[in-house]
Amino acid sequence: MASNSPDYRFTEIEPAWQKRWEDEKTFAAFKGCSKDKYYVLDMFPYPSGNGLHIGHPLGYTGSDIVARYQRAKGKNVLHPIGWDAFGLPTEQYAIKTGAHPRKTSIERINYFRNQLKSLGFSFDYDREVDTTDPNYYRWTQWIFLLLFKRGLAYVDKRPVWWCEELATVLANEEVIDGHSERGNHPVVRRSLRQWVLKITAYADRLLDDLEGVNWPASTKKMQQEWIGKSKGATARFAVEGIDEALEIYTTRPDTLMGATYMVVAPEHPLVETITSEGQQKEVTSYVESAAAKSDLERTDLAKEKTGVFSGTYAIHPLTGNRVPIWVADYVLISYGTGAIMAVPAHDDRDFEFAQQFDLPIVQVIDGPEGESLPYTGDGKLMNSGEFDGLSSKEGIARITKKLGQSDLGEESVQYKLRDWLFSRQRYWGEPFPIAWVTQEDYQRAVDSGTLGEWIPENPVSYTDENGERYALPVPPSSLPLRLPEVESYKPAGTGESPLKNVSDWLEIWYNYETGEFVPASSEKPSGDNWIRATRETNTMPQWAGSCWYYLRYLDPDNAEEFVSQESLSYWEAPDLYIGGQEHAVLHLLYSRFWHKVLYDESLVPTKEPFTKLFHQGMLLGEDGKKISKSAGNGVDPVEVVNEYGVDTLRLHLMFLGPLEARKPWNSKGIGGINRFLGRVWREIIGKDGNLNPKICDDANESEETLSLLHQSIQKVTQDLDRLNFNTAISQLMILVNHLQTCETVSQSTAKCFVKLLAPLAPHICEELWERLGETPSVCYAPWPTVDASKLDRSDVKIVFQVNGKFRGQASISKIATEDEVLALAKEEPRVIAQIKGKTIRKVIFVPGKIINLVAN
RNA sequence: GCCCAGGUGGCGGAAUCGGUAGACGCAGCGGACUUAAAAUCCGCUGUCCGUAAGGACGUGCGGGUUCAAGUCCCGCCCUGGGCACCA
Repeated sequence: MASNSPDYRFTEIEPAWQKRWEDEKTFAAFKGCSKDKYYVLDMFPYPSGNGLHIGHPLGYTGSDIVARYQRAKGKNVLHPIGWDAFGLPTEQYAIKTGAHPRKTSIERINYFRNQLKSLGFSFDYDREVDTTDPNYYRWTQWIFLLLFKRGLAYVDKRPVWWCEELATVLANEEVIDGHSERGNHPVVRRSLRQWVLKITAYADRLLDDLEGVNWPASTKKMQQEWIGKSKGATARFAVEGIDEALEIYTTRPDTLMGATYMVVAPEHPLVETITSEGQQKEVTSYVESAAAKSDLERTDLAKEKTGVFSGTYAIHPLTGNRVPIWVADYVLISYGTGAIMAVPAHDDRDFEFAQQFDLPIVQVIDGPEGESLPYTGDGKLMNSGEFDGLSSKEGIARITKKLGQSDLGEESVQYKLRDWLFSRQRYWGEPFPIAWVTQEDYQRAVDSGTLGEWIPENPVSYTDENGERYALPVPPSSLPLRLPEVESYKPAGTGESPLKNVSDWLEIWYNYETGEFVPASSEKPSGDNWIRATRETNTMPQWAGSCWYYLRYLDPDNAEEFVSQESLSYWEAPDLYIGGQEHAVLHLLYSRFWHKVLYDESLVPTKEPFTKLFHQGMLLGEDGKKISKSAGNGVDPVEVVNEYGVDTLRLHLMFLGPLEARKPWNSKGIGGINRFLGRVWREIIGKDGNLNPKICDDANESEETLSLLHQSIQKVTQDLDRLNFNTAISQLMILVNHLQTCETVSQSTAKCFVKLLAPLAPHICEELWERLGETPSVCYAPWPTVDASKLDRSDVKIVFQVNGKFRGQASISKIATEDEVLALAKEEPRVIAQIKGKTIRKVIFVPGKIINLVAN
């Protein structure tokens, strides 16, 4: 007991119970336990300097209620928390102040942890993970090496999104409308050497396996669209005057006969070749101006299409007609083949372009009556010679086949998904466990056999001003490869990270067998395994650590393996994952990709990491607008706790509306929740601080009370299963409102009520549970079960309707027949008034619910 | 432009299978207790007509199906989210 106060003093109760939970390790998941498991996971936070905002307790309360509910249902619950602590804000702070980001991270983590503890979440703090801890990122690096050896990591010099403000490149997914997702800074295209992960190799599996997961439909859809699989055909058009064919991709081979011109992207490798002498000047200046345009100008602002004629013609593969080839930036180099056949009659973009440049438009699909061109739907083929009259579907098959017969094309599948740009030019991220060496040294290291299976089939290499360099994996046993100390956290200014300036770490004598290294400036150590090497200056993006953290929780202290197979076979994957929808594509897609690689290595037992996913909705400010510093509409959870207590905050957050809904904060309603808890308290604790005298052992409860109690057990159980916390709370309010009107309440009813409320408002319930004479913690008290015999009352309420409108009601035995109910209805004055002078044409009787008299 | 989710009192929201629309809470009004206030408790509270009993209307708008529609169907409007030259 935290106090023997007669009043509800949350300021005493809450810290006391939090301390007891901590001392007794109430929420530690059991090891080697035979009980069924339940793993409920939150998206782990980035420990920012500002501490918790009100959005954190929203989702975390939802998962905490589930965790506590599942414990009461007898499950061995794993409910962990950790820190996604690599990240730009910490690094920007380091640049500004010179404070080491690891030191800053640890301070911020301590601050966050204390705040979370003061909110009473039932996390197992013994299993914390911290992505910046070398004992953690060693395994992030190790998983990278798995990808590397499987040929899923490669280096490429490619045009990438460069953000000047952040001094780093960003992945496609991190760029929104030409601006960085974080900080909203402008980005530009730059060609830089980058690490790339071959996520496209998993495109089909990432798509197909979505079918088996229990996720919000909209999130599945977003991933499907991001992967963007389409089926169609490639076709090769001969080009007049040159040997090479121009290959295009189309999803509508049925419209092939309507192709009246071709378009290649300005970056297409054949642009120079196909440009005629006369068009040289025009094409060159167009290509240059296209390159100078930002992507914003090329897409969003491109209301008017632009392009130039190359001066050359392609030959239509079926008709032999001459088809002009244009260069235009509405065709993207990065998708399909970077070239298209243009069918203006049946494609909006081609239609617009054709009109603008006065190119011919030939209709080849007969659309429904009244459809004008461009018509992009299906229909019967026309103006298509031998294919006339076919449906689009048949046309696609027949024309693709025809192309295949003369080897001019074939079926093809394309994806919008691109490979994942995996390197950043920053300090505060995992170093790549890679040594760049000469071809000769690479071969020597490979031939030595010391790296065993960790060598990819095809070496990863690139060429720079110093010649060709080969990527040698560091020996996995030598991990972690730690971040070196640096003098300045500022980027090198060359598009490279601050690591570029740490020459003693960067340029080294390197032992390929042990991973040991010494600065290249010092003498080469003796022994055959020492070679000259250069470190990778890029670091991994923040997503890396969050790709697999849910696995490390199962076995966080394991120094031998990333997680033991024993732990995996017991805990498998999270049963429930709660987090914001802003990660619908990024984190969730990357994580699924890594999980599948681990699955292919037989290192995890499931194909998918997150079988059930739930998004908590965004909490808006009281003004109904997004919470932001500039709007000044934020809510400080700590202030709320000081004024009303944790239990009130929890209930209030859950009572605002459905967890998944976007909804405004309401500072007025919180008083009502606080009053509810006060009523609960007074129902059980009397004015003298002892048990309320109305609670007695042998209280003979009315049928009404017992029925309501069991209805409430049923309703709350169902609602917690479905995460409908708002209606669970309202049912408990109904119950306590009723108990208040009873002269006596039995011990068992009071205890049952406390158990039902405990997952939602744990501190007050622990206190009441103990004062009701129960030990130990209410967290492990078995969840109440419904007694069906108490559920139904013998009488039910029947509603009378005349012509579908409510005209009164009566209580009657639930087994009453239609005739009995009808007789009763006909006695009701309101019914009599309505059927007066009319004939009853029909009677609809729904037993236990309504009787409806149709009269006119 | 396309796709998805949503629109219910003064406010947040409830209505699980088509069966009393507005549970529960906030705010508001009236009352009890109190010297007074706070706290607590009780009652009222969708709109309109009516002293009342009761009646009419009512879930974004317009149609439809049904004995019965917030719920199902068709067509619009608005809000939020996603995608956006992906051929």
